[in-house]
Amino acid sequence: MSAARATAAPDKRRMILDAAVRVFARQGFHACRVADIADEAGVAYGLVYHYFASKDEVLDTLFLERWEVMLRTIREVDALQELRAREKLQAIASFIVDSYRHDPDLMKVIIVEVTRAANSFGQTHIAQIRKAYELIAEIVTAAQAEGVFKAEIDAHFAAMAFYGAIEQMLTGWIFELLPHEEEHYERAKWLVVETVCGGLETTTVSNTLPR
Amino acid sequence: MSAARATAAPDKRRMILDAAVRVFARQGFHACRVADIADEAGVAYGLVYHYFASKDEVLDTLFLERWEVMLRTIREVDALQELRAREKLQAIASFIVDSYRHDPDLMKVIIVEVTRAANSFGQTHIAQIRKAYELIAEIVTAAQAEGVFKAEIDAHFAAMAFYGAIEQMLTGWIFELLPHEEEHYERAKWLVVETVCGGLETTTVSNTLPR
Amino acid sequence: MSAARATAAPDKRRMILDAAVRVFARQGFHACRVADIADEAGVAYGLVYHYFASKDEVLDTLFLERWEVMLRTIREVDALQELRAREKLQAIASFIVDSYRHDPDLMKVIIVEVTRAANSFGQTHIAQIRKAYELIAEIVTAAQAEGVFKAEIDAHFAAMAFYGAIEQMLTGWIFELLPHEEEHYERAKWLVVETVCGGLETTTVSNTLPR
Amino acid sequence: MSAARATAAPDKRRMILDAAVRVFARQGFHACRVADIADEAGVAYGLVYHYFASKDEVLDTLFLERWEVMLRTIREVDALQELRAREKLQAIASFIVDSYRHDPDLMKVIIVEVTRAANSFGQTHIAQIRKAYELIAEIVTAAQAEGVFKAEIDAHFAAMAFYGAIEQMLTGWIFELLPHEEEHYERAKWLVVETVCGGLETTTVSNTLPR
DNA sequence: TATGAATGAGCGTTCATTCAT
DNA sequence: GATGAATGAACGCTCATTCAT
Repeated sequence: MSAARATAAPDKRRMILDAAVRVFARQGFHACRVADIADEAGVAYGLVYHYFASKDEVLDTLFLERWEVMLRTIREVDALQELRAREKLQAIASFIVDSYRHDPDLMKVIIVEVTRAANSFGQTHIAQIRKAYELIAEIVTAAQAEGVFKAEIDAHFAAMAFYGAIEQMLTGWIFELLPHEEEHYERAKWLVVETVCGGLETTTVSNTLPR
Repeated sequence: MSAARATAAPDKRRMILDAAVRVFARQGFHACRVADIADEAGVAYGLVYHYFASKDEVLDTLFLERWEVMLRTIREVDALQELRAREKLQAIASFIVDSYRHDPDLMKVIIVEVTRAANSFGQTHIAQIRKAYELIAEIVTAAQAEGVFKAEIDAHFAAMAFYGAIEQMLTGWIFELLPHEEEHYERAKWLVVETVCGGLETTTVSNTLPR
Repeated sequence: MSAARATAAPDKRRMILDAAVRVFARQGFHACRVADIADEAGVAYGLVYHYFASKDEVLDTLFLERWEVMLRTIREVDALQELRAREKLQAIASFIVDSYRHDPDLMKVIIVEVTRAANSFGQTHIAQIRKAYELIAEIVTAAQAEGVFKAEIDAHFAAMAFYGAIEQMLTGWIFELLPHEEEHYERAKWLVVETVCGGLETTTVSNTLPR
Repeated sequence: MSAARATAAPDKRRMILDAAVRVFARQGFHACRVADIADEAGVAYGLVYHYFASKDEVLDTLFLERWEVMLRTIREVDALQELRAREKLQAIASFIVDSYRHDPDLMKVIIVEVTRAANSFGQTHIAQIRKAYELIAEIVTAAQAEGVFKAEIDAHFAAMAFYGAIEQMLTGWIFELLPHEEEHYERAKWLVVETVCGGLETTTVSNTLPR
């Protein structure tokens, strides 16, 4: 997602996807026209339909591309056996916040148009979205089995609370409800984990505040 | 929201609003047509435009009506001086979860179509939405001043995390990702507060598990 | 189809259908735009879609309206027991030719866009079209049973030949391949029956030439 | 039309034309895309435009190729002085039916998409089409001059009736309204001539039923 | 000759909104 | 207040055609 965008070859398909991110973020999926995407990408109208079957498919592609990275990352983090539960959640929070920091438009689009769109796209990609929640829930379950997290808190609810806290943070930035200077991103990562894990853990094991 | 609906007179304006909730929840704001609302309400097409200037205004009205209740409730809770911070947050979480339990369609519409619509409606009502976050943040700030909540956690971020955790719970129900039998609602209220406050508090003061 | 078009009331639905006949006849179904129909009818674009679900449905309606009259007429003719087979076929040929004479555009549309359109509309209305052929075939079959028509000619093939001869006559007029002064219409009716029945009948029973 | 297709070299132009026949027959000229033709032919999209100036030209070519054969055949038949009128018409009917039997798709395309397309293609090729009718009419006229056919039947109308009867037979096969086992083709040829000529002739000179 | 990416005009359809009754 | 016919701008999608390679 991040690498090699400076290539000389003008991959028109990629250009369309990147343009779509900007346009969707700026105007919203419903409010923008396919012509806006084409214009933003600097390509002819019809080329969008050469590469994608529909406007929907453009958004689908963006979501699936990115969500795949998300799931892979969570799985990789979960596989690191040397990490404690809190550290795993820390890594996940960190990845999500950094994703936003790196490409706020893309994350805005995914959250606003897919993850939280209970009708339309949310329903379409519900299976993928669910996977992420379940991977997080598994981390919680494992920690509960080890006695590190309180057993009486349902893992699925805990996973939702954790993910919801992070996503709301991003939403705060998206809506300009929270300040987004560089320093806040790092604090936000710490805060979410400190807050949520603090409530989940059986013993108080606070992190040290960053910076 | 609940009062005075038992009147004999068929308040057509009310019927339209109630129908709109159902239609927006079922199909989504963008996907439904004004005709769908009229049909659902059992009134003539044009009557919608007699009472509301536009389709947007129908949603605006629903949001503002409900959000007003939300803000009033938070203010009332905050005014109860005998309550500790955790209890105040508990009361707010309880109110939001009960709102969903009482009228899931309405909450779905408000969350999915307004609160999270970063473009269009979200922008329009951003000021109202912000008020809720700020009222919650004030509770956190006060608790920090008293030394009950950790001072190093930014109150605004904490408020977002708290609200986000609750909203994600509702989203879980809306998406059918979480079970919604009666018992879960009470556990969810407790869980959110236990989790988030657990991380915010300086001393561990756990609630007793409900039921 | 013929009566009461001079009514004062401007039945917009009827106006659209009548306009569509003219436009379809002039430009062809595929080549014309919905806007052309609306313009020709002097109504707003959207009104076409108020009354009809699609451009297709406009043509469907025209065909079904007219074909219904056709089938009814054939049935009525067939029910007249005092008529001999030749006279029944004469009456049917007469009706079809008069239909063209009365509203050439409508018949052109039905023949060119439906009756002879093996793909698209022809397939859609094949059942209706088949009925007409079968009703004619029944007349032939009955005549064969009576010994008036040759038994060795398959009734269905005979019916097709009869109908085909008439339709080709209309096609000749449509394409401007045949002269269409008033007198020719009457001669054409006679000719088709004389020709086809002449070949079908066991005994030569020629009609007298009209005019 | 049939000759020299066994060449080893894959004449791409020919492949495109043959593929077009299949695609036009299956989907109809308007409903198919140029891409469908290229796919069916197994050649690259752009190659269609290398050999033909437009989609229209592909159909034009198919029609003209085939119609040329038709006209030549009719002329040849007409030139055979030893044949009587009925035998000439018999030969023509036979040729048309055999054409359908040999390549139903091609005949379907020519009849449905050109011969009967009163607007667009019909208009373009009207002159060619007219020639066929006139050649047939000449046979009738000659027979009338000899006193074999009734003089009071206009030759042009008779030609249309004759041709229409045959074409409707093909239409019956195309629409699956008539059975098309092998035996029916021969009977159909006989039937059309028996029927139409039977009505045209001054004396009853019936053929013997085939098979 | 052969390929298929690129172009963009065109059209069917939708639907919020208006308005006469 | 209440009705639903009437309006027309807007937009997604199609697809014939062009063109660089």
